Amino acid sequence: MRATAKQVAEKAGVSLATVSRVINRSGYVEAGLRARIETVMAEVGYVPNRTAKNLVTGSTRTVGLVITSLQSPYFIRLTEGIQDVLEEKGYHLLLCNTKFNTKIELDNLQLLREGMLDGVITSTGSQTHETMLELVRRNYPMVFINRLFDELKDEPNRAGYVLGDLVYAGQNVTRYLVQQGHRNIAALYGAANSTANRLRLVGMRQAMVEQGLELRPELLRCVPHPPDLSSGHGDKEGAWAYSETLELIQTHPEVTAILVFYHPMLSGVMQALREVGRPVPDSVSLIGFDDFPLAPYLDPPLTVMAQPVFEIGRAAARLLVQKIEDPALRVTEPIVLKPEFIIRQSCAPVAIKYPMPGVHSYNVGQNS
Amino acid sequence: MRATAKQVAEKAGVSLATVSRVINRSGYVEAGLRARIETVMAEVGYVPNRTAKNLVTGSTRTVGLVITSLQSPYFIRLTEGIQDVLEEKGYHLLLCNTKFNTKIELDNLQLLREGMLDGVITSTGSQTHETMLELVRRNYPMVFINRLFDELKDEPNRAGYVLGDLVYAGQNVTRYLVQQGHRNIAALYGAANSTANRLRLVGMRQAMVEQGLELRPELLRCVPHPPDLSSGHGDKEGAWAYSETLELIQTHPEVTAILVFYHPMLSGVMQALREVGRPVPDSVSLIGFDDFPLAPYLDPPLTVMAQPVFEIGRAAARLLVQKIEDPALRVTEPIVLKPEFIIRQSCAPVAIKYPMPGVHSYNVGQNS
DNA sequence: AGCTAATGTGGAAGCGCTTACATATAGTAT
DNA sequence: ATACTATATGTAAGCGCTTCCACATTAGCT
Repeated sequence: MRATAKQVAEKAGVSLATVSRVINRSGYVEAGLRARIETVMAEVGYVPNRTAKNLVTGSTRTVGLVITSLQSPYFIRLTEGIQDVLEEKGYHLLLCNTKFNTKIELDNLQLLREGMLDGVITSTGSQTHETMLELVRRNYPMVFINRLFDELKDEPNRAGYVLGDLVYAGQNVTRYLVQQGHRNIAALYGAANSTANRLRLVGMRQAMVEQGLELRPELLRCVPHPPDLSSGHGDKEGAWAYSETLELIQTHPEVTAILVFYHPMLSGVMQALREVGRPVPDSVSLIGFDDFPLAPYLDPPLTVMAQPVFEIGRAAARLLVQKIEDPALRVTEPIVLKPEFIIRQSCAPVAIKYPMPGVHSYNVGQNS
Repeated sequence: MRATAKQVAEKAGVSLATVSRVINRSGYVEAGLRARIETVMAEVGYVPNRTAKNLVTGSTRTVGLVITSLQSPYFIRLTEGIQDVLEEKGYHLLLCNTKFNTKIELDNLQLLREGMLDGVITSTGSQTHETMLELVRRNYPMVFINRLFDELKDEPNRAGYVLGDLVYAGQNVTRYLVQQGHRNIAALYGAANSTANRLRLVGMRQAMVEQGLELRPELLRCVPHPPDLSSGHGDKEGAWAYSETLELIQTHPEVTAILVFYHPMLSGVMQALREVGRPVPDSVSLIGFDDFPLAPYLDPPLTVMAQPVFEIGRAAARLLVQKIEDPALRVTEPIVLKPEFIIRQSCAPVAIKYPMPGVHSYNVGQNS
């Protein structure tokens, strides 16, 4: 039924090689012949078989993108940025949404080895697995977003690394809060030991220390993922953040500010705060990470630390394509992009009129 | 460098066929031999080449998903639903985001013909193109979401169709508004002649007619897409809805309710309303389509007509996989799923205290 | 013992392309 | 005229697998 290049060749009375040349516009083909072959192709409705081409060329012009969720504007904009350059370069995108399931992540990385993917961009905070390191060591085209490997510190490797300036982000946001009198600042995040969260915490600590204050570890919550997150019904990530926030705010009512590193937790945090009667921003200040179109229309309009996610995606894709097309490419420095702090109305100076029991540091007011 | 099955066969002193059997766990292989071969595979770090397998089996276990934007919870949840079943069935997802560019849509459909995709799920409101019809007629495995082809009415075809009950959606939402005294109801949508929007409009009209009222066509705005939407910087879709809303509300101040069919327009609509001093819901009621986690935390909490998007995605993926695995599958009826109307606080009865100039019908209050 | 069925292995033919390499003709500078 | 290069086409060798078929061998019957 489906015509092959061989059949086209026969029908046009030429060799298979010539047909291949007109398909790929490569090599020399006399104009008249080309026209004849194209006519035959149109007649029989010929469409070249990509899987055959993939096999012989050893390339699929497809790259994988590994993320942990679709419910975050971060991943959405990232994907858009990546697609923006992939499209221009003629690559396709295979999307892998791990939902924090390492097995799924590893399975998709495997596609790189299997030759089904020309390269992979990874943006997960998963625990480092030997498989990943091995792929990096073998110089498969890979770029990692907001992730560095301590394990590879001393081995120069050819993977690409693109990051937002996470320390800066954690630091600035914390400074802002401290200047407003906040002392008991909580942070909620998803992946326990991810590079991203570790660096943000580093930034937070720096900001506290420079004011002679201390970061309270018990207010830093890495919320464990529910086992059934994978099935994806409803707002699981929000629900899970909800109970954690409830617990946090009840055991630590002195908290006056919450940083939400992982966007999908936001709905749960807001729900919990609403239920326990801690209005934002009057009673507790809230800062989100990564901007999104409706942020100005939330109640209250959300203050966010926005990474230049679209640009991060573009940079990552450009780097990956470079690595794919020139495997000998030298080691590249990590690309670091500065975030932008967008102040709206979800933060307020600590209000003396809402004194909380058990407050640790009550040094209210503008200092510094 | 990379070991092939042939090399494994040689090193293990067996035939290529036997190696293939252990890779695929097919046919008979004596336990001892299998163990030996597996050892060799582990030693040389053998990984089967998928592109070769794809070529000979004529399948890639990859399906395409064609959508128009990632900025809508509709597409996000849809994708999650699709992935939910694809993952279980062992298929991969190639994501194509057309950003309303028909060329991109067609290019990706082409991958089906080229054998790179086993099937495609399409959820775009693009104008029907001959290429799509042809693919359907040739019985490539395809399922369409919220889309029917008038052109194919009389030709039974094997494509799958999954829809939300769009007439019902338009109707119920309009009834609700009419009961609250609204007469001048506007609707904003993206794709001009999409099945989805046409059906929603049908529902709206029915609801009006049954109350002896009329739908005002000049209030039904299909917002033309800006040419540079593709580059994707910032909130383009919102910006574009913003100017349209501004124009609408200024030329038709009598409008007291707006239906926003396409979620990415929401931010622009809210911005415009805020700027012209028409508070929601006191001055104008707003209804969104498709729910999302932060909808209850918008200002005001958004009333939405929510399609069961996750389930739509699951149904579509199940159907597609069926069609892929049994190409002889009979024609199936379109699958229609009922939406759910979630009332929050973005709608209010028409307030007499905000009389507008040029109001057409001023029959305020609960009727019916 | 004799027969069939189940089990186990290898040979070899492709899947539908790309791409050296070989060959031939025409154009052009020496 | 000669040598060289650019243009034009064909031949054939794979890419790395799966799978049909043939051929053994063993097990399970009567």
